[in-house]
Amino acid sequence: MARIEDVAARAGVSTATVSRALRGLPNVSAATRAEVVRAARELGYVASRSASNLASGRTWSVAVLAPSISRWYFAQVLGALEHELRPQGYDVLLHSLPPGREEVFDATRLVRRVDAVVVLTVPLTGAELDVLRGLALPTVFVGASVPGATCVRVDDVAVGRLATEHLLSRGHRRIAHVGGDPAEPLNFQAPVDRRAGWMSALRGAGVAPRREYDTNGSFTSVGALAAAEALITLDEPPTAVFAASDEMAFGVLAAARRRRLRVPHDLAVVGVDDHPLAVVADLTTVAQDVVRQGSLAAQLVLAALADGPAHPREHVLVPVTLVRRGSSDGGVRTGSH
Amino acid sequence: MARIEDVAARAGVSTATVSRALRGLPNVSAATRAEVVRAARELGYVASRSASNLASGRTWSVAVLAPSISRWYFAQVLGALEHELRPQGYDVLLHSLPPGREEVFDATRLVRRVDAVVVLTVPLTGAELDVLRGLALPTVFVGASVPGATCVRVDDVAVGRLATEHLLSRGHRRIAHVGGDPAEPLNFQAPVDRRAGWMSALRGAGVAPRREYDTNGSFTSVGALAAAEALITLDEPPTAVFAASDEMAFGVLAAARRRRLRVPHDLAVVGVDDHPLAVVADLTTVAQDVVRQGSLAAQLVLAALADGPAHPREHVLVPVTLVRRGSSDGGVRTGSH
DNA sequence: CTGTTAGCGCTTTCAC
DNA sequence: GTGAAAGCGCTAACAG
Repeated sequence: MARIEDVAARAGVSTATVSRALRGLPNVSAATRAEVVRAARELGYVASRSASNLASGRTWSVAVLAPSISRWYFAQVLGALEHELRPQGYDVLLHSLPPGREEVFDATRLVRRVDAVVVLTVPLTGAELDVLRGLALPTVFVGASVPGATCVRVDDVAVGRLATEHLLSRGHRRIAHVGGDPAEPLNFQAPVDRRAGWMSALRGAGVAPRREYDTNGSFTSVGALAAAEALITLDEPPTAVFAASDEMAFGVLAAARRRRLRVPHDLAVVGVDDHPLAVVADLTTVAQDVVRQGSLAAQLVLAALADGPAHPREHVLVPVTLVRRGSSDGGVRTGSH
Repeated sequence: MARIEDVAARAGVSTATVSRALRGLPNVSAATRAEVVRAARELGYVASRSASNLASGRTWSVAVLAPSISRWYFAQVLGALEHELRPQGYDVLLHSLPPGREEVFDATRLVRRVDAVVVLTVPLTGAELDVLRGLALPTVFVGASVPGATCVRVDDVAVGRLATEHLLSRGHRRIAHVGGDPAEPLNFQAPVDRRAGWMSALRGAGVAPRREYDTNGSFTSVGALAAAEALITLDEPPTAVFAASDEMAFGVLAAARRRRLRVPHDLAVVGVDDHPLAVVADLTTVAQDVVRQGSLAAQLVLAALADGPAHPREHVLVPVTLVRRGSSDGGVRTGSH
């Protein structure tokens, strides 16, 4: 493997010049740079990451913490982050925290290992967060609101409200909620907020949220299917369901199908995300631009990296939009209005 | 940030001993080791990755190349890989190749950067593969068959055959296929093989595969929906569809729903994967144990890393199983047999 | 604009 | 069982 010294020898310059030339730093004449680039190419030279890390203190990598990447949302954000960071020369280090993990996440593992951290819907305890803060690495949270930190997220209360108000506007009054597990790890705010939005919209319309309409789908389609079956068999079943994710909404649709309920006539359904299958399932949903959130987070990371420690914290709210489809609106194919 | 020297000073030993003690190497007395560990903990010492990389040549990281992680399959394998590799001390470097990428993937970027590479369903050109081979890094391919390399995959011809034979056994003769884009990048073998399995099963049953039944769903639900709508409106529409992925099967189910076809009575559907939504959609599918493939790949990587360059190549075929559900079999809720 | 020279913080022979 | 010392391959002052 060629070393910088070999390139220097071949180009007839010093290693310092090679380093400058190859990294595009100023103070290198065009001719010299061309010569160095040629020599490097001829030798197939690639700088050793560890050596330059060690010498410069920059690792050119960013850690992404996520609770399981198997859910569509996380995979999507992760992809967007990577597509934004890699062209800028950063590697993405995946760090998924097993759900229901026993061990404490030890942020010190990241020290001198990455230049920045992106945390997706932080399933971290307060103590873990403190350690992370202690590292003084640029950190961006996606999908969570952490006081004093840079965050990219949607307003989840608004999400719940938007979905529910839409159902109210279609004349529904018996609107159920299928959400996340209330016993989730700390700081997992989205489900709580979406539920709050549901309640707030109902109350705003003078409808009292019923306890038996407030169910837990564990953020999985199977969980939501079970929750929906229970709802459907109530003495007074809901006429509409707000599911806090599209994946759960698919479970609700499946339950309706099994019970031979017509959607949206017998049961209207609204989800959250605009999952790729939502259009195919003709599911009304509150779309959150997931890729945009990932890209924004990446840009904030890059900005913080460029500005140094004095970089101001920001809190970016990405707008959401209601995408009306047949599951709540009637429509050419499924509708009955 | 504490350095090894600080720990050495505090423990009253040399840096060499600290290094040995902390890495669990032999030739350190129990007492010394305990003392070192204590000093390290007290100082919050974590070894600098770059420094130890530089000194030892090991990076303790593994690159995972994947074509977009937004598809369920990739996210799943990636998750499994990480869960297996991290406990062994390896970091996972994500390297997703944008679909339809223009640039050539330059494997030399991995040199001195990672200890091993895992390639998911290799969308690499021959030249790219050659460079990768030239790196002489332990490499494992998942979901692809690369001559002379270590591979973990399912027998995709068998997958197609299994699905199709199941439909034949249910009495179907007009069985369509919704697959991947034939113009996909090189080496993306799975769709080709699944299609071959479909044809082979048909021929084995004395049924001639019809050209108009062989369609392209681009491995997306929307693509499959369109393909299925075209199939349904044929003069002589199929009575069953084999979709080469569950995501595509969902598109087919949606098309059936839109056209008010009853599943499986008017149209039977079989997918591939056993996606979490498959059970909810009551979709018959050829299950491939994706997590298992990821874990196996990780174990092969670890074995190769342990054995050194002399490690033998292996080719592991993970078995698949048909999971019968209502979309092809009738059944309590959706059936009509 | 370019070269010289110290390190960056570890690991690893080789002695002891 | 432990220590001394020589690097690993690069970057970053500082001269010139």
